[in-house]
Amino acid sequence: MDVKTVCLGMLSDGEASGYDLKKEFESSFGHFFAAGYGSIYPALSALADDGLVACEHVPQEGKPDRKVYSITAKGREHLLGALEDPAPSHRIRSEFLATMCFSHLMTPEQIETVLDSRVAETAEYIELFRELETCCIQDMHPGERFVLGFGKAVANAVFEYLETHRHLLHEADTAPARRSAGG
Amino acid sequence: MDVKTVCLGMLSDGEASGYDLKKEFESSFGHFFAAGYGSIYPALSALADDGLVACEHVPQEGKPDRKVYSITAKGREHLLGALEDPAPSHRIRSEFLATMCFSHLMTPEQIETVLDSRVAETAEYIELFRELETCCIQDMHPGERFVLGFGKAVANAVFEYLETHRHLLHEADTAPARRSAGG
DNA sequence: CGCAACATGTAAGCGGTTACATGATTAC
DNA sequence: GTAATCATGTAACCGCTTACATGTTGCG
Repeated sequence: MDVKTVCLGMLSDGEASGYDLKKEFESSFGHFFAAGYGSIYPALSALADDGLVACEHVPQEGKPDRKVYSITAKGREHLLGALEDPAPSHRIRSEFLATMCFSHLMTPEQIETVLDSRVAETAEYIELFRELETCCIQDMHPGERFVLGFGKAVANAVFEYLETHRHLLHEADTAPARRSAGG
Repeated sequence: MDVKTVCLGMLSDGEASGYDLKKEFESSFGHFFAAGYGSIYPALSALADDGLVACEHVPQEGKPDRKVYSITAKGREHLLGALEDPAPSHRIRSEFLATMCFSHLMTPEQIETVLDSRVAETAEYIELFRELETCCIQDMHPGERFVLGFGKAVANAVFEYLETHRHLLHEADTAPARRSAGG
C-alpha cells in the first residue's frame, strides 16, 4: 500500500483536491502514514491516468483553480483489491531509538535534549488526538476511531515510558564502579 | 541517520562482519530500524571508502572468507557527530492502520484476518524481547536496555489495545439503524 | 537429495523527500 | 511590508528493497 492507495481511500469518502488531502494527511494520517505535496500530486495524476479517479477543474475567483478529484467505479474496485492484503505491514523507523542505543557515547546534556524533544513531539500528538476526539469523532468511521484510539494508546505508553525510564540512561555512566561501599 | 551510521555504531562496540551485523539487525534493531544485506554491504563499503572503518580479510577453510570491519578513530569522531542531532526522528509507516481506516469497505472475515496477523506479529516481538531479556541483558549498555524496554512497552500497549478494541471494527457495520427499539 | 547456515556482493528499480517554481488574497 | 493561506506542480536526488549471482559444509 502506497500513497496512491491511501489517496484513493480518502477519496472513497468524498471528493477532494490535493490540497485537501494534504490537510487530511497532516491531521489524521500523519502519525502513521506521512505524505507531502511531492507525493500527493503525482499520486493523483497517476490515479487519473489509470482511470481510478476523475478530475474536475474548478475555477475560482481570486484563488488558484482547484482540481477536484472523485473516485470512479474502477477506482472503488481497485481499492477493494488493495484492502485484500491479509497482513499489511506496520513499520517503525526510529533514529531516536538508534541514537539511544549509543547513549553511552553522548553527554548527559545531549541525552536530555534528545529525550525532551521526543517527549515534546509525543505530547503534541496526544494533544492532537484529544482535539480530533472532541471535534470530529462523530464524523468518523469505526475504523478511523479504532486507529485514533490506537494512536492514543501508543502515544500514552511512549509518554509514560519516557518519563519513568529516562533516568536509566544516566545510571552506570557516572559511577560504574562505586557501588560497593555506602548505599 | 541512515544504515551507514547504525552500522558504524554497532562497530563502535567491537569488530564484526556484514553477516554479523545482519544478525544484530534481526535480533535487537529489527523492530525499529530494519536493514537487509542490500543495504548493509554497500554501507560497509562506503564506510571503508571514507576511512571510517578498517577492513581485514579473514580466509576460512570450508567457508567463504570473512571481511571483518573495525571502527577507526576517524569513524568514532564521525559517529559522535551523528549523535549530535538534538531531535532524531521516530516515524511509523503503517499499512495496517491505513487499511483499518477503510475497514467499512472490508468483510468481517477480512478484518479478522488482518487483526490476527497483527496480533501474531506483536506477540512474536514480545516473545523476542523476553528472550533478549533473559539471555543478553547483562551484555547491554544502559541505552540498549532502555530501547528494549521501550519496545516492550509499546508492543504490550499495542497487544492490549488490539485485543480490547478489535470489536469496535464490527459494530455499527452490521446494525447501523436498528438502535432505536429494544436494548 | 535438498535445505539451512555461512558469507559476500551487484544492479535495477521504486517510492518518497526536498528543493524549486509560481502567484493571488487576506490578515496583522 | 510580510507572513500565512490557498493552490498546483516538476525534477533531481537519495536511500532502501528486491532480485539476481556464487559457492561450500553439514545435517536430516
